[in-house]
Amino acid sequence: MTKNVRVRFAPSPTGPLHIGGVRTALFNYLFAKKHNGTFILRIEDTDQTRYVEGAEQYIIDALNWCGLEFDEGPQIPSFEGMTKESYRQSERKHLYKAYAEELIASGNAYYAFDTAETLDFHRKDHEAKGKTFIYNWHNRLKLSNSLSLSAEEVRAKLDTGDDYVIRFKCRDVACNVSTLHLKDIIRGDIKIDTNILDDKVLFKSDGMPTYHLANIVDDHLMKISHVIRGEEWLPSLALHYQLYQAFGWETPEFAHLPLILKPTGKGKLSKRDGDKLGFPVFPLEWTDPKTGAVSRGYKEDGYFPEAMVNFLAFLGWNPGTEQEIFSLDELIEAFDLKKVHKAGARFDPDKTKWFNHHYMQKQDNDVLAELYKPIVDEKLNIIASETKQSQSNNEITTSQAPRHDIDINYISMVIGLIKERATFVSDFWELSHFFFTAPTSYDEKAAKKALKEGTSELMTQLKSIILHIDDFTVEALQKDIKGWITENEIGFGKVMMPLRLALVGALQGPDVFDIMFMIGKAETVKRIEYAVLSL
RNA sequence: GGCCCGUUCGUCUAUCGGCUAGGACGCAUGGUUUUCAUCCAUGUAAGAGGGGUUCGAUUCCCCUACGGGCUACCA
Repeated sequence: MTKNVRVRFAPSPTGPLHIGGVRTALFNYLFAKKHNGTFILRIEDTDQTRYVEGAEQYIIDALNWCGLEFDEGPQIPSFEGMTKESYRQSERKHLYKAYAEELIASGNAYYAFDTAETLDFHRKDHEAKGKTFIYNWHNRLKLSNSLSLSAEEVRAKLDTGDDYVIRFKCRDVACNVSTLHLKDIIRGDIKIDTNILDDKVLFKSDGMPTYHLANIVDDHLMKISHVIRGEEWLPSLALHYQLYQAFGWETPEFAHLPLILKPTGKGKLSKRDGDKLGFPVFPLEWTDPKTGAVSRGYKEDGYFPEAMVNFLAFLGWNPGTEQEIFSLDELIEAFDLKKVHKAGARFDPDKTKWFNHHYMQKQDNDVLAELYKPIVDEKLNIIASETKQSQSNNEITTSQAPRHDIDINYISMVIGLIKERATFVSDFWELSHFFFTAPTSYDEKAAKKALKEGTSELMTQLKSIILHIDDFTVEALQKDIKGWITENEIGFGKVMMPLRLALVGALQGPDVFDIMFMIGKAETVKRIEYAVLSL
């Protein structure tokens, strides 16, 4: 690539960024980094009516959480003559009018005075007749604009302050080339008949540019080399291309990314699907400033950003090899726009879980322990208060109060024993509660399976064996207990199953010897005693 | 309705005209784990349909069907 690569992610702050947007940002980021280029964040807030408080900060927070650091943006201007504000289109408002007027001067745009009601009437009228109303060469002169009106009339309207918009004068039938050949890196050649294109509004009556104008002007001013955006923009490509031509500017290269589709049913993934289908569609939790409604986020649901980036990267792209696990750096290395798939990709929540399980295994136990500690504390507090209550009610008490000597290292060790079974940090408690608190009840089915004639005698004998083990290590426990079982020809199942039941409350969990070692001798003995009494 | 884009296992996808169509998720079965899970192994399952071009089409072209997007003074 000979050009200096500069790409932008240009979201509109109309709400939280959803994962489709994050994917677009990711591909821009990967492409930029792959080519030693610049990744820019530009806020496209030209529609003041749809502006949502906090959305811009959310976008920035989401990108940061994913590790997609931008080189230029509202908080870090480093391009020639740019300020913090320059990356926000509302703050560049003053710029666009002159460009729109330049187009009028060159005959590529015109003032239009048609009211919203008039246009609405035409649209409905056409629709009723089964036709589509298109504002372009075939009816321009019948509508109210600076092409149909005399110069005096136009002047008068402008002087009296009538509302007006500026429309692009699309190529018309008079033009000898009516078919536009456009290039897309992912899709190849696209042919468009300019005769059915409409004269899009470039400049709105509220003094703001539309997306189309602002986008082209900013991409040019910011020297954007590649426009990588969602497929929903493909129909606008012809317009944008013509705008570059009208200005006489160099056209950047375009790549239109396939859309992300709903896991089931029809259509593209939308912001409301998350609540409906039970998985997050947003990277971070979002609270709607108006309604107060909270939407789940990947972060809060326990996903690791590495997992999220990894599965997003594989939505519509793959390296062409059989490797599926990629760090951000590896993605940068492997990324290639030409390998992006053309068809929309259905989002698969199951596969995202698989990725998270994978990244869970790679996490450091100490880091996970910090995340798990608050959950453990909370659970133990709840249990403590319940125990207290049942004691005051004179009900049967549990074998003992929860451990209070747990520290972060203990939690870290517990995690080491259980994390291979976990997909999320939130799975930990279900998998490890018996490391922190004694079982208060025993699983019925498991008890039936584990308890046989003579079990309580065996458990009592086992208790005295355990009491005699001074060196309370996994190795010593194994040696003495297994030795005792073998010597007396008792049978492992007869001992190990009830022992597990006593320690865990069910027939599940990691190795029994690991559990005994972790909870310690006194606690092990207590749980056996309690089980002998209650079973 | 019009315009544009697309179409390989249920899902994400590989295949740059030579295929016994490969991998992953999911699912099923077996093994390991004297528990449960993990893990491992095996299996399951696909070129939308019809025409061309070609010695040969999943791959190239056309048509149809289906899917998706756009069709605002929203982005």
